[in-house]
Amino acid sequence: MMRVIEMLSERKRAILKAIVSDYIQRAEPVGSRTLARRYNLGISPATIRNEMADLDEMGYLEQPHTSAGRIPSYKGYRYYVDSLMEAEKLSPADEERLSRILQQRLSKIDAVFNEATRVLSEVSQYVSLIMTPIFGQQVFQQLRLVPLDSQFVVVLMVTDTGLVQNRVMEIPSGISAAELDQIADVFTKHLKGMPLENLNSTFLQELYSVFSRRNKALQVFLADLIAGFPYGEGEKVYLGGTTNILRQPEFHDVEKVRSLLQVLEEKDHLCRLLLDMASEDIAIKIGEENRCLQMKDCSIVAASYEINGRRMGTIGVLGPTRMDYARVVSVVEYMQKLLSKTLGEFLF
Amino acid sequence: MMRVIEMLSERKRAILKAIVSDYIQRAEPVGSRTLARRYNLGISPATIRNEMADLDEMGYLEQPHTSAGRIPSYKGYRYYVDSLMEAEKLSPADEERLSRILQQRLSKIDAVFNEATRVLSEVSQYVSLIMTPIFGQQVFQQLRLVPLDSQFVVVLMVTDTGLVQNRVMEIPSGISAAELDQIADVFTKHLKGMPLENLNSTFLQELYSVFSRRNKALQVFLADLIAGFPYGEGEKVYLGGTTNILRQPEFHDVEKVRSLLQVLEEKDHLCRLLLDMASEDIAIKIGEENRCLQMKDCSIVAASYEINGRRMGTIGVLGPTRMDYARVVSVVEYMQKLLSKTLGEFLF
DNA sequence: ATTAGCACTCTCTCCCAAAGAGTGCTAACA
DNA sequence: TGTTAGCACTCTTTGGGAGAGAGTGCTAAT
Repeated sequence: MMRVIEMLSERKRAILKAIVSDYIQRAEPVGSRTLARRYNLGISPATIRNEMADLDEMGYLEQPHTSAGRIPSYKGYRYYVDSLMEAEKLSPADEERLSRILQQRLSKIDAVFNEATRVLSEVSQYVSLIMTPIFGQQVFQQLRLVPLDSQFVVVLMVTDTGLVQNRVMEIPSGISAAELDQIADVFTKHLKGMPLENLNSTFLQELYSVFSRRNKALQVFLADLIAGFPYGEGEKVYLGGTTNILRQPEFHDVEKVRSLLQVLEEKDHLCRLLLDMASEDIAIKIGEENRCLQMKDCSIVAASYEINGRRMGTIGVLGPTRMDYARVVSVVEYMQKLLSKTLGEFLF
Repeated sequence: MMRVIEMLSERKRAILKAIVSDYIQRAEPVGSRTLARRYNLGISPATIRNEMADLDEMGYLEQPHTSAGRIPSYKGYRYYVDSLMEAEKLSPADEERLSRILQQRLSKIDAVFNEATRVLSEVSQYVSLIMTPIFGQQVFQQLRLVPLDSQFVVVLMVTDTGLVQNRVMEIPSGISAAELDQIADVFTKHLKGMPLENLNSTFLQELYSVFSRRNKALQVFLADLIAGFPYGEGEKVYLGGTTNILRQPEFHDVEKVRSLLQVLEEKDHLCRLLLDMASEDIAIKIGEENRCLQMKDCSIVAASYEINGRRMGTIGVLGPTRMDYARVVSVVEYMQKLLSKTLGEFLF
C-alpha cells in the first residue's frame, strides 16, 4: 500500500501532533485555548484556531459538533502514525513483564501462546491477538504410525518446524505392524518436503495406487487415514484482555461493546484479519481500514513472528482508534522478537 | 447440600410461580394489577397484594423500591427451581441444532469442544462453559518414545480413555534407540494403572533407581523427561457466547459487564467453579451461591459428561439470576448426553 | 501575520413538575 | 373471615427549560 504524505508546515505538524497526543491521552475533544495552555507552542489560541480550521478543512481533524474542540479524523491518525509519532522506549519494568514468557520454560507450545497473550494484553492495556503458526506453510517431514495395542494406532505427523500432530485411529483387523510401517514409509517418502497446504485430499488419493488393490482392510484404513489427514488444520487465534476495551471511554455504550465482542468471537474472521496484516514488518490498520464495520472505531497494530527465519504467525494489539500507537508499537515489536526467540528454542 | 423446602399454600405457590415466570420473561418488577391481568389466578389485585406482602416478608420476594412491583429474591428463585419449575421440552429445531456437533464427525477432540461450546451458547442464548476431561482422573496406560531422527524423540503418553499427549525432546548423544525403548518400557510397566494425579515428580524420582547410575547421558535425559512429564496438565475451559450476556438488560451497565468478563477470563477460576458443581447430576447455583462477588447476579446450570461411565468433565450455562432455568436445564441435559455419546465414540 | 475581543452555538447539568405504576391501609362486602 | 374496591401516598421516570461552560468564527486592532 502506497501512501503519499502531504506536506504540512512545521507549525501545522506541531499543532496536529499536539492535538493527537492530547486526545490519545485524555479522550476529550481539544480546543484552542486548552492546547495553548498545555503545550508550549508559542502562539496564541486565536492563531491555533486558524490553523485548526485549516487542518479541519484538509481533513485531518473533525468536530463532534460546532462548538466542541477538535478530534483527529482517520486521516489525522494516519498522518500521526506515519510521520509525527516518536518511537517510545519501553520501561524496564514492562520489558521484564513481557520477558516472563521466555523465562518460565513452559512445556507445551499451547502454554507459551496462552501466556504470551495474557502478558501482551496486560502490558499493552488493550486487547491482544496471537495467531498460531500458519499450518499450511509448514512442510511435511514424516508420518509415523505407532501401534498402541492390537486395536489402535497413533498417527503422528511431524513438520519441519518440529510441530507434532497426533490422532488415534482404529486398526482394521488384518493389518500387521509391518504393514503399518510400510504405509508410514510410503507417506513419508512421497510427501516429504511438501508444504502442508498442498496436501489436499485429491492429491493424497494418488497414494492409493501405490498399495495393493487386493487388500480390502488396507484400503479401508487408507481411506480413513486420508480422510482424517491433518491438512487444513485451521490456524488458532488466542485472544486476551478483552475486558481492557471496556475501560476505554469510547466503549461505554453496551451496544457498541457487544457488536465488537461479537466480531472478536469469530475466530475465522480474526484469522483473516491477521493474515492480511502479515505481509508488512509492522502493520497498523486504523479505523475504517479494517473492512469490518463493527471495527471502524478500532485500530490494530500487528507484526509477524518468525521461526527459523520464516514468518509463521502474527501477533497484534487491538484498541480504539485513539490508542497509544507509540507505546503499542514498542510493545508489539518487543513481543515479536521475544516470541520468535522463544519458539525458535522451543521447536527444533 | 440439604435444602428444606418450606410449605407454602397452593395459592402462594401459584402467585410466586407467576411472578418468577413473568420476571424471567420480561425483566421488569411485576405488580399486583399486571399479575392479575396476565395470569388467570381468579383473585383480585388486592388479594394478590396481600399474598405478595406475605411472600415479601417470608423472603421470597423483594422490592427494588417502595412503589415498584416485586422481583424474586435469591430465595424465591431457589424455591422456583426446586419446586415450581416445570420441565420444558426442547423444540425439535433446538435438538437438531445441538445434535450437529455429533454429526459433523470432527477429527480433533479440540474441534468437538469448540463446536459444542458454540452450539451450547447459541441455543441457550447465554454463556456456555465446557471443561475438558479432568486430566488427573485419567489413568496412565503407556509411554512411548518415538525417535524422529538421531536428534529428537517424541514422547507419547497414552491414557485409558485414549487421550494422547505428545511432546518433543532432544536426545542426548549416546543414547541408543534400544535404550529409549527400554526407558519407555520401564515407565509403562511401573506407571500403568496409576491415576495421573498421583504422578507427581517425587514419585517419578523413584524411577531413577531402576536405571544405571553410571550412564551420565541417560541421567540427564531422564531428569528432563521427568521434569517435563505431563502430569498436572491443567484442565482447559472453553468459553462461548459471552456477548449473549450483553443482551440482558441487567448488564446494560458497562462496569458490571467488565467485572463479570474479567472473572470469565480467569480460566483457573472457572475451572474451580465447574469442578465444584461436578458432584451432582445437574447442579444449579443461583446468585450468591457462587462465592464470587462479581457473579452474585449470575446463575449457573451445570452437568457432568461421562466417558465410558466415568465422569470426566463438566458443561455449564451461565446467565443472569433471571435466566430461563427450565429451558436451560433442558438444554444442558441434552448437551450432556450428546457430549457423553460423542466423546465415547471418539475415544476408545 | 498574529492576536484580542465578542457574539454565537452547542452540550451538559441541574431542577422541577407531571405522569405513571404500584403499594398499604381502611372500610365495605359475601 | 377471607376478599375486594377505593384512596392516599410514595417513588421513579420523563420532559422541558434555565444557566453554566467550553469552544468557535469573525472582525478589527496591533
